Amino acid sequence: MFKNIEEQLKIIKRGIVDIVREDELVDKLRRSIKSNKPLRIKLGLDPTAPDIHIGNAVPIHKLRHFQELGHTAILIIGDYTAFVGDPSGVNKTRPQLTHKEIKDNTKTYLNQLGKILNLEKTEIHYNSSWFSEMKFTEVISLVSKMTVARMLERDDFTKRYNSGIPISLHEFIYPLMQGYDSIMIRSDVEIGGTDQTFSLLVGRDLQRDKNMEPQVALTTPLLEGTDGNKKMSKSLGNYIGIYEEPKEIFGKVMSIPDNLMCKYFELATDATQEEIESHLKVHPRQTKVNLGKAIIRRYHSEETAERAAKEFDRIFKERKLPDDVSQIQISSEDTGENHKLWLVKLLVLSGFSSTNGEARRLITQGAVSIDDKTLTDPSVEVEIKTGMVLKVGKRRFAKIIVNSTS
RNA sequence: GGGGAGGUACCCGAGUGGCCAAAGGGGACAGACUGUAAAUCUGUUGGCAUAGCCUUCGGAGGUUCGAAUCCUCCUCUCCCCA
Repeated sequence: MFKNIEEQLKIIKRGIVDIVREDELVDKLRRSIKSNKPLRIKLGLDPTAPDIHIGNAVPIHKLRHFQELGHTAILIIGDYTAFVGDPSGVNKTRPQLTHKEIKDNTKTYLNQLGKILNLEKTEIHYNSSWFSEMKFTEVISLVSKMTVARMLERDDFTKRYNSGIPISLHEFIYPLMQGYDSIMIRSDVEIGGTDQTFSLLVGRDLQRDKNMEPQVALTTPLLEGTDGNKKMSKSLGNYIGIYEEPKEIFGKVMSIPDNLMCKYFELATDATQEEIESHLKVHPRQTKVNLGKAIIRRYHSEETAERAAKEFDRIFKERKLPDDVSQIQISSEDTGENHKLWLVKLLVLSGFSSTNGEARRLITQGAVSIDDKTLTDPSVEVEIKTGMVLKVGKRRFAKIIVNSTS
């Protein structure tokens, strides 16, 4: 039923950073094969942002690999830990979320997770189901398992502490909560990004303390965002969401620095090592095009990937209009009798600019054109006609529709 | 509990009575160029129908012709001592 150990290890070890400890994993796999019992593989996700992006999808894909190997994928939705806010890798306290935000995020998460995992075969737990029942004495007993010195050993805390950035007490509790999850679901393996290493190891300690066999900690690399140097994250705005429009994904991929292409291939596509190597041999622009397509293919279809690539060429190489220009309604009330509108006002009304000043700036900078004619005079009034195409910058287009009000 | 240092625009950070709508960097946006929403270079980056006016420097008051800068109180953070 299960593949042999070598084959399983080959798949498990692709694209990961570290296994603590590999001998324990081998042992667990051996026993699993012998007793024909799947391993319990844990991945915790805090619904802190409404979207899954290709960076935090890396460990999810790893979980999928285990699922494909016949093991039990276990998702912990950290609806309770999201309250606490994971301090890992951040340099300031995360804002605490409200119940509603967490609930909404959870919903979109599950939707999006279905793109990667087979949810029917996935065990899903909400950690609120145990934490909300917990007594204060139990909290104390959990907290007593950790020392301040060990917490402060962590690089992210040390940095924050040394540079005088506040660390709130509740942030210390986070790794313990994550570890407690491992006890509750009796995980054999836990997957996480390298920034999770500490928490994963705490899980081992806590399980051992409960006389359970400690979980194996499996860490995946962190993917840099589109800016090329910071970890991909929603809050930095350097992410590529798996649920984004294909053309949006494509554009964002095209904007990553060249030297990141290899890593993206490895972590964000299904390409094999040989395929990656051959991709890297062609012209860098073509490599990036292939990368963009490969990423889209993973979440959408082959066809949409092709279309997104073509569309990109049309807009940015040939400087033509995209095939579906979004429409913007302008009420005839705004245009008045003569059907004319101050250009600045038009930009604000159509949402391309939030203030008149910004609109004025865009116009003087030569960013604004109507039906391919660039307009640089901010005081100009333009006649508004249905069907005319307003372009702002290189990538923002809108077709104007005049709404007559009676 | 005692003492000290701080809170500046989207972020970091200079500024310690007028020359401050506030240096510098990052980010963002725009233009040129190109292999792309890469890289590089240049410009813009509080609001306002725009030589001018209005609102910003944790909050509330006060001193002054004039305050981000001085004073008082409040509030939050950091450091040292206990």
